[in-house]
Amino acid sequence: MPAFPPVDEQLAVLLRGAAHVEKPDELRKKLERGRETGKPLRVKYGIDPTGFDVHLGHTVPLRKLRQFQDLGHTAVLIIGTATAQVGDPSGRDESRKGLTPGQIETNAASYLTQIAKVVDVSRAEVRPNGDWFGRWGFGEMLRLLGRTTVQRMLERDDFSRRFRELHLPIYLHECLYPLMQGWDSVEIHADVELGGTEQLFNLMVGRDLQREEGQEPQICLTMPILRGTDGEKKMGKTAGNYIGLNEPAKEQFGKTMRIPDDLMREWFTPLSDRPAAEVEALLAGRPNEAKKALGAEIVRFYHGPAAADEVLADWKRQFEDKGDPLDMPEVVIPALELVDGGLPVVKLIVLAKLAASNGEARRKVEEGAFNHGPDRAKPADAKAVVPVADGLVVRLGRKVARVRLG
RNA sequence: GGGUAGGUGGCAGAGCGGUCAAUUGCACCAGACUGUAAAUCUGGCCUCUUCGGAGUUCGGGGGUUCGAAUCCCUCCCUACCCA
Repeated sequence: MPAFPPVDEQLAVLLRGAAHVEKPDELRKKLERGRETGKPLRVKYGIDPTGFDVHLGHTVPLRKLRQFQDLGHTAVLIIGTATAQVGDPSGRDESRKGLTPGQIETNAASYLTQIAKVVDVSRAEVRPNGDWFGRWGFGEMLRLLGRTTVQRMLERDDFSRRFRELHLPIYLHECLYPLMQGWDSVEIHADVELGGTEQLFNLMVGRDLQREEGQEPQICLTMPILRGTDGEKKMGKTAGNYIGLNEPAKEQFGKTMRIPDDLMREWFTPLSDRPAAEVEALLAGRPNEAKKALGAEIVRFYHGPAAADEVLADWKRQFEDKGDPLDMPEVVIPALELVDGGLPVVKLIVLAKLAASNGEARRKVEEGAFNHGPDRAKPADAKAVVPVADGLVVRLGRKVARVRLG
């Protein structure tokens, strides 16, 4: 029988960083009972396999789920193989496209390996909700639909915005989503469901359905939504402002260094394992140093300590000492392209993939954005010819590449 | 089913027969200043170009015209109002 820590200790951990708890008293009761009976709480977190990249925003509830696990509770990961065909409307002004079963399957596998970086998947229950919804017929679906009303759906902020203000379409199948998510809780007998703040409506539907089915309603525990690297919109694929768990260490670090200063406080608490006092000290100091600390911590978590050291050293070399990075991308240029051992700048830039078109390359040269070689020589004009040797370093703005002759 | 307003570059949103590759804002890229932050200023932001131009763009298709994003027909899509 696993021994759970005292309830107050557990609550201290579990409620830290939470945005909202529905209902805290019931959570306490469940924890107390768990401690008496030795039965772990079943903590649900659902993710729809809609794309390939799990990002830091997802890790906020995922880390919370991990905390539950570390306290001895059971993580139940719902893979929304059925719900992904509907598309979650939560917090969105636009409808989501549903996915085909094929896409969903490939995505789901990829998601699990990514999630495994945060949650102990080997100890978690993984439940594709297609397991139950896939067996449903029209009758079951009708019963589920009959459990709510149009009016209640329209109470949601996102729907009422679309309905009253934006006059954007609300598709009927979108109304099905919260019901399905709620039904998942019934299927797995969830004690707690985690989600972002925009999930509250969906989580509450779970409570209602469980109650109607004679189950004890789940606790809804919402976590703050992380804003993306732009400091404006919530982190996500659509906004292109995310840091993915699968991204290379250097990318993760670089993106963290580029976030607006104002965002740091918001990022530190949910993303860092440092004690609160340490975080405060960092935030009070030089912003640049705080960012480096956070970036390094993120890299350490997803790529290990060695990668973190390397990235920090590389950063120092490249930006503080104005050198070139160690792991420059290499581009192979066929030696046949060379004329008298050189190439017109514009052509060189395009071949090195530093610009998408000749026109863009020409403009960047005229703006003085391009230089090459150890002395960072700049071409006189867009028609200049650059002598190209194997190993030549070419730079355009933030982009750097090493040329290999092939 | 009836009516109305729409569908323009990544988004928002002008244009409504030639001077439109299409005003403007945001986003994005680059330069200056910096901490690859913010703010600010500057340049750029469909493709090719011998820099004179050339070629493809304004929901899809067809048509009128010397000439269309702009007019007509048709199809597809959306919102709103009425039933």
